[in-house]
Amino acid sequence: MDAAREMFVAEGYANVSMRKIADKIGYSPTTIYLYFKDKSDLVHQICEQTFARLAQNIKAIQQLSDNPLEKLRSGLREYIHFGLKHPSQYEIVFISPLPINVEGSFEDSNGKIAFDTMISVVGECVSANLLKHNNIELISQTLWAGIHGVTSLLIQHGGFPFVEREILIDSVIDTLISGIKA
Amino acid sequence: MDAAREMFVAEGYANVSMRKIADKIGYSPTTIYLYFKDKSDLVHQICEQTFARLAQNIKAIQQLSDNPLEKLRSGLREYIHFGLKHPSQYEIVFISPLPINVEGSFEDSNGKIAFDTMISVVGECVSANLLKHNNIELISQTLWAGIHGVTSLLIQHGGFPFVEREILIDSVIDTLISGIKA
DNA sequence: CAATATAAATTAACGGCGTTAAGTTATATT
DNA sequence: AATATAACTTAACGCCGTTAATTTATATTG
Repeated sequence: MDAAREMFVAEGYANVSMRKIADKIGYSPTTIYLYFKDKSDLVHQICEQTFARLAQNIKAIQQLSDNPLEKLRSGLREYIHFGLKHPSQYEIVFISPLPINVEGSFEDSNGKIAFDTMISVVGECVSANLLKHNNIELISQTLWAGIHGVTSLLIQHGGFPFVEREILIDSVIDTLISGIKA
Repeated sequence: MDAAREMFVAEGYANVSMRKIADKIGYSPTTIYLYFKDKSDLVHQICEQTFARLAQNIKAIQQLSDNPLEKLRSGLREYIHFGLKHPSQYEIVFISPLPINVEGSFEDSNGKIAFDTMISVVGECVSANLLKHNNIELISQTLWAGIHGVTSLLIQHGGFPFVEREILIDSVIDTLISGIKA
């Protein structure tokens, strides 16, 4: 998994074959199939490792504040930055066409848990009457769309003449929060 | 191109091979290479066709109103709905990892033109002093992130228990516009 | 220690893929 | 009818994910 993760990060999912991974670890390709059902399974397990950390990170960072809106903001920031720091895994879990994500794909994954963690604080904001309305699911998914958008755009379209990264990220977060605030 | 487009739409980019396309049109696989440099070129040209229409659609729809904010809103809506109506092409142009998008990938493509068309109206909003600030590029890219987020999420994660489609789309657009308004 | 059971890894192969080089068939031009 | 050009195909290369059958290494016994 370490070797595979390194290669995915360095060369992107599509350019890493089972044969190359086997080569790198000094085993024959078929050996990998003794430990992972198939390529999708291997990738899936790597991502689970990674996104378990995302959930932790978000939880930790949110506890640094007690203003619900500030918690929300820092959670959104962490999500985006985590995605940009682990572009291969983010791509696999959130961007790539489903063939990669096997059945039960996203539901009951650590990706989902990370998402749930991040948006749990939306409930707090609603309780504190800080938002325009109180449809927690709708607000959460709206926020998710926004932060997923900027994350995937920055990962996938590095060539695009984007405004400075951090400024764009802040702008998205500011716009979203200002858009849902009461 | 017609056959290939149909197959991409029906089975997704990854599951369509040059051999299958050749089969469908009753030619040998190599014949395709007489008309297209490679698979990426074929796909690229199909997408150019499609996104030329998106630019037209946005322009047409925006002309139905003369309130700049309403123009903006209808352009955003059209972008999202177009993406959902042509998920394969949207995926190829905006979602898929770069290997598919050859060099010069997104810049100087009809995808870029569609984007430019959609956000040209941001300038009008700024001129009319309708927005919080006047950094046109920043606002445009922020909006793009938002609408790309919801579009790609809905395309890629059909299984996710999303709130009703149109409601989520409206929520994203409302949040974005309300977030940038003065 | 030798015999055997089990675990770990490999070899060989299948069918698929994108793509290229060389050759063939069909159509147009003289 | 002869030739030039366009359209298309055959055969192959080197990849890919994956499986079945087999071998090698390690542990467990008597």
